[in-house]
Amino acid sequence: MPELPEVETIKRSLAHEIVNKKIKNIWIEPSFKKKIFPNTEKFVKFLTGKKFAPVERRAKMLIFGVGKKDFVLTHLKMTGQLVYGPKRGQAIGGGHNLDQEKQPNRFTRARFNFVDGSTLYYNDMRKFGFMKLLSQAELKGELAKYGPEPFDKEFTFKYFQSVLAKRRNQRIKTVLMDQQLIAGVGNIYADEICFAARVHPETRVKSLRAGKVRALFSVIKKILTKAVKHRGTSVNTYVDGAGQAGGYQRFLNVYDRQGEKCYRCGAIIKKIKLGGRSSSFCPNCQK
DNA sequence: TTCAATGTTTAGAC
DNA sequence: GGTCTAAACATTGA
Repeated sequence: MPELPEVETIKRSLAHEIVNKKIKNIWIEPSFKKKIFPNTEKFVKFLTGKKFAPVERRAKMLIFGVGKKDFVLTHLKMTGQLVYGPKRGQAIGGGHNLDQEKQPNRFTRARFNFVDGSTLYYNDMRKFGFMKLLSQAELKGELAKYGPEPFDKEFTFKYFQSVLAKRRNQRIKTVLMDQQLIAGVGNIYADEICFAARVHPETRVKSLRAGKVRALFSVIKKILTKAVKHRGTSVNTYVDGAGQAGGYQRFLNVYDRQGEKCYRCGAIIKKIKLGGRSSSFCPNCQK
């Protein structure tokens, strides 16, 4: 799945394209029906004939408004992709790198066909993602489980300190990725944040010195801001088939760079398993 | 053939 | 209760 910067990028590229588009019909791939809530029949029946309102992002999820009181909440998980294809083979949007030139493709799990002839494709290789039709109250309930967005006013240094105080025995990277504490940081950016702050990802929160806590707080926003600016790491946006790839790849310092030299000190980047996920870091810079 | 992959949840062990 | 690991979901590709 795309992380916060990728989902934000998808939101920005899709939002103005699909607002006010009227849904003519919806197709759901049979094997994906179990990922549609409350169920495919109700989902399709309710949405057919409706128009999309503005699109929002919360954590790594997208929220498509439908009228004033209903919403489609969707998560792309590891391999999801949302692509809007107007006529003539244009494709706008993105997510996991799949066959984006071809829409639909073999990973297309859902299609929203609009009355003007354009289509929104939901593609997901591994089918981990979901789409939920929710009332305002239900949506609020779902979102309540997540911590503040890193760009929210509530995400202050004080808040960050209070988060760490609650997780003193855990490893810092695990805490950074906990969606209940901070919304939107995933595996790539957690690795990059630890590198930028010169913190070993396995460091116990309680043994972080004050300066490191400061450094972490400041690089969280810095890295995510830069990643959003460059349209994320794993998102490709296509217009008329001309690829405008997500641009953050070239700024990655540690993620997926195991065995290569650290740009800062030349040491060899190491990869370990942490919390069931891969974790890359520089053993020399991050102690 | 085996392993790992941008995520999340859950069961079990200690 | 706290924390960690493995497994599950499903699929591809190195």
